[in-house]
Amino acid sequence: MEPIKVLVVDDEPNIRDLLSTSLRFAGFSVHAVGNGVDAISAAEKGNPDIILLDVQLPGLDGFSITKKIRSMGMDIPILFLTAKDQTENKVLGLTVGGDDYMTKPFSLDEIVARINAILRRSRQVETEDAVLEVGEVRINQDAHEVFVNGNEVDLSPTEYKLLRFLMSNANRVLTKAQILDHVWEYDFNGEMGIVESYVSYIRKKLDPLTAEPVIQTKRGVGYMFKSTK
Amino acid sequence: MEPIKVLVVDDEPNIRDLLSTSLRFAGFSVHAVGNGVDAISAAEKGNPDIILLDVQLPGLDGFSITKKIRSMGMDIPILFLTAKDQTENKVLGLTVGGDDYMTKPFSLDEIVARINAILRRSRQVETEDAVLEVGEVRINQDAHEVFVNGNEVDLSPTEYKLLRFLMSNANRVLTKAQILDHVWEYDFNGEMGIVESYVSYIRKKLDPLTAEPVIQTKRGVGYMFKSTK
DNA sequence: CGAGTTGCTGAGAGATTCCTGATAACCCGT
DNA sequence: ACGGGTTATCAGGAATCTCTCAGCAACTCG
Repeated sequence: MEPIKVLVVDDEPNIRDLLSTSLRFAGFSVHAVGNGVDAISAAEKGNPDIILLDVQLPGLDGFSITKKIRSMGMDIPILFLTAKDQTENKVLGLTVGGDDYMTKPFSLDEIVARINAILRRSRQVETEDAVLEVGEVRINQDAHEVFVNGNEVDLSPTEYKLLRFLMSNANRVLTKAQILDHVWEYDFNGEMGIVESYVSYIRKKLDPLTAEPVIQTKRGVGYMFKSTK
Repeated sequence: MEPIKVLVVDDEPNIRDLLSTSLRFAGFSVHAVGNGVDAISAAEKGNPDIILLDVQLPGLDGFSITKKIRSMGMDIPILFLTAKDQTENKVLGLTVGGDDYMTKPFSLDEIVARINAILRRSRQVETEDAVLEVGEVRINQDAHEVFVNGNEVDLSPTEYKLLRFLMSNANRVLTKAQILDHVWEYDFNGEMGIVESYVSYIRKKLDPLTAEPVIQTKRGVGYMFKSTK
């Protein structure tokens, strides 16, 4: 099975490295470039399955790059990255087909989830299943729905992202630092106590519906989502 | 099952790419050309199921292309594209048989809907069903009628398009950007708040007739049409 | 056992997101 | 030109979410 190829286009080296590292770790084959010209030639030669494209680039901007790539007859889905301020509206009109966009700063886990969602829809390549089921808990990633033994549970966006991250790493201990780095936005500079808070929120909502607690505390280390089987 | 073949004829590269990408994503096999001569030879050789034809073309115009194609004995339905300010009478003389026309700028979802409607009438190929039914809501796409548990509901054109888009992506969360880019005309440059407004309009009309709300808000993500089954 | 450390959770301030009524501009057919 | 329906914007307020903090509980280890 061929790995899924992702082309990352961003002029900030920090973001580029951040994305490259996490996406490789998530199992993708990554090629990262820093400007529009390289992006176009990389798209042409590398034939990626999806492109992560920063809209605000010096020189050739995201809009021109998109036009150019489309005009080459390549139907590669694009996940646009944009700052949350007013420039957000510039993205409007770009998401055709299965495209989508995300605002900076993003969370790394969310990036992976969105990539998989896009690939699932355009289904050019086989990717992860939309349903993530571990033990008594089931997540439908297309609908953002969470079920515990058949009962739907309503989670806030952050609660949902945290649960998804824990479940996709089930039976593996995750440190609070790891959780913070993957679930929260990369510029978050708060305390790790927030992870404790959100684990508490999730437990309060899920545990009344399960036979045994789903999230285990590994004291001094971190947390682990435990599958009972 | 063979994909349905669409021939796109437009001299503006942007529109050509926009249509190509969207229609391919919608499952069509697309061939795009930029002038009348290429259009005729492509129609002859490619044997498309339907042609999207811009009326205002430099050189050989839409009228001549249509005459030529018809004179070759090809009974291909044509969806004409025309600027809104252009006298629509010109086009009216062209639409024979199952033909139809749309004004630019159009919405991407509407283009797909029109193509399916034309193919449905010409019956040359099997296409989507005219009736779209999800949960308690049923849409007759040929008549543009909406029924909720048997009661007809009167929707404005935009309300109808939005509902159709949500329903054809039932049980999948759609971001406001995706909704705006598919339902509104491609040159719309307003705010995303308009999606909220129209969701509100639809809810006010549909919810009194349903057992539970049909459109769910996924806070921080977007909207989803929920089927109760 | 006792002290220190680590984790849990309720309360609450502040921020964000969403809903909806009001309104103006627009289009279209009469 | 008029009137009705439609589209798009805006602002106030409601609902929800985020994050922090503080006190308490639970655990560890000397």
